[in-house]
Order: sequence, then C-alpha cells, then structure tokens
Amino acid sequence: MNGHAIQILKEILRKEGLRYTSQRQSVWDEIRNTHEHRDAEEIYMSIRNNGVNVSRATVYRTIDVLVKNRLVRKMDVGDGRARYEPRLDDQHHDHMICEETGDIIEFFNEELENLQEKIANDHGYTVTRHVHQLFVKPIKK
Amino acid sequence: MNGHAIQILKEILRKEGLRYTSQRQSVWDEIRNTHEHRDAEEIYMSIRNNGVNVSRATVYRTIDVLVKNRLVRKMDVGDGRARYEPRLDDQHHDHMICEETGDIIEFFNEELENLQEKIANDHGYTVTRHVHQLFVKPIKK
DNA sequence: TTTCACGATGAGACTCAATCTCAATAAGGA
DNA sequence: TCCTTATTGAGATTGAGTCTCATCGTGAAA
Repeated sequence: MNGHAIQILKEILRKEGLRYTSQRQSVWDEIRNTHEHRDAEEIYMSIRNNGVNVSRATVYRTIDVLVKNRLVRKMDVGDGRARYEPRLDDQHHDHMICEETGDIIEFFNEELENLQEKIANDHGYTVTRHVHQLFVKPIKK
Repeated sequence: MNGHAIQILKEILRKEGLRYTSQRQSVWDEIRNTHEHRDAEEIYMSIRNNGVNVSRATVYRTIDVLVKNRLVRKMDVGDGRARYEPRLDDQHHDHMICEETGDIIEFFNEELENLQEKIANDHGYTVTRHVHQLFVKPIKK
C-alpha cells in the first residue's frame, strides 16, 4: 500500500465532499491490487478474507464513487453481475469474452475508436462513453 | 395479424418441439407490431391492455424462444432491464443511446463489423455475437 | 370425433444482485 | 477534546427474472 494510492483516493474524496475512511481505502486497495475482472461479491469476500471488516453496502457505495471518478471501470458481461477493474494509469480498452472458457481478453483498436466517433457525428452526436463486448470462440485449427 | 406471421411462429415452435398456443402467438404479435425497444413489463402490460390474459412467466418464457430463434433481438441498455425489438426481415444493427433524451438510434456500419472480426481473428478467435452501444450527446451548434 | 398423455399456463413463491433504512459509530473541523 | 454530521453495518427491501406445481389444453392417435 503506497502513499501515492492513498493520496489519489483522498483527493477524490475531498473533491466529492466525502470523508476519508479505512473502509473506503480497503475497497480501493482491493480493486487496485488485482487486475482481474471481479464482481462486487468477490471483492467483498476478498477484503474480508484479508481480515478487514467491511459491509457489502459499503463495498457497493465505495465502488460507485470510484467508478464515478474513473479509478475503477465497471463492465457488464451480460450475466447480471457487474465486473470491476482498476483503471488507474490504464489505457482505455474493450473486452472480448470467450464463450467456451469465460476468459476475458482486453483489446484496444484506434481505428475502432475513431470509427465510433465518426458514426455518432454522422447522426449529430458525440460519444461520451461506449459499451463494446465481442463474444467469441477460439478458431479451431 | 397476417397468416405469414402465424406460419413463422408455428414453424419455429415445431422445430423446437413446442406446441402452438394463443399465448405464444400474442407475445410474438405484440413484439412484432411495434418497432420500439421495450422491456418485458411493457410488453406484458400492453398485451393485457389489449384484453388478452397472459402471465408474466409466459411472456418471459416465450421471449426466450423468440430470441433463441432470432425473431426477436434482446438488448442490454445497462439499466437492469432487457429491451426487445422484432428482428424479422431486419438487418443487423447496433444502437446509440442519447444520454439527454433516452432516444435509441439504430445504426449499421459494414466497416465496423469487419473490423471487429479482424480484431478477434488477430487474437485467435471468431466473433459469435457482440454487444455494442454508444452513449452519446447531441452536438451543440 | 373422441380420447388422453404430456406439454403449457398462471399465480405466486423464490432467487440474487443491488439498494435502502436507521441506529450506532467515527471523521475531522473548531 | 468536543461535537456536528457523514459513514458504517446488519438486515430489510427492491425489482427483474426464474421456478414450482396444480390445472389446463394441444394435437397425435385411434
């Protein structure tokens, strides 16, 4: 747990007019320290397994703040549970989900990004965010 | 309610080993007759307002069959309620959702489709389906 | 046309992720 | 240190969607 990560969270909380608490720090630490795509329950259980007491309500509430302030990315895999990943110093990317293994692969394609903005522009809009998932299967050789 | 639409449904039900019922027909009619993007509850209420008695369970069960057989497209707007639209004689398209008005605009772009397949291929996969929504705002003049 | 096995339906119970409630707790400015 | 007020936690609640099971009705067979 480095001082930098504490500072970032403190700044965001101050900006939002919220107090700095150990629970909020532990939620941010937990998400920050793995680069997996986990759901809220997994994050909650992992924190508790580390011996820290935090409630589900606080986990959800904190994640909302982190997502709003772009420390965490929320993604929808389509199975009813949202997944979260840290986005600190993280470049934007989309995901492909393997339907056979459940693996989640990250990808980024500049051309794709530009094309989306162009399509929106053609309709008189500008893109504020997008949801893009490719559900895929391995190519058999 | 034309004979064609009844035939299509009957064929699908036969193929699936399911019986043809008035309830299944009314769900398909309801979705088919509007091109809006509605959730299950709206579809259910609309059927009942037409004086037809169908249960929520049957609406959900029937929609599943229609989605599986590509008569209906299921889409996820990210607010927890799935939306449905008819896809009979309908070309594939994606959606942009206006964050100011909630409007849902359909779009299709060949280049975008090809690019997605190319990206998946580069990772050793092939795309089976995709979820793609642009959340947009109108360009102010 | 009648019969009847078994698939379909409906009312409401249930599931599960996520949100809300509210009394008790603790942050942090004075 | 004090005190106001935001935060927390346990558990209740919500809401979309699924499941249960007694009853109903389709449609194949006779």
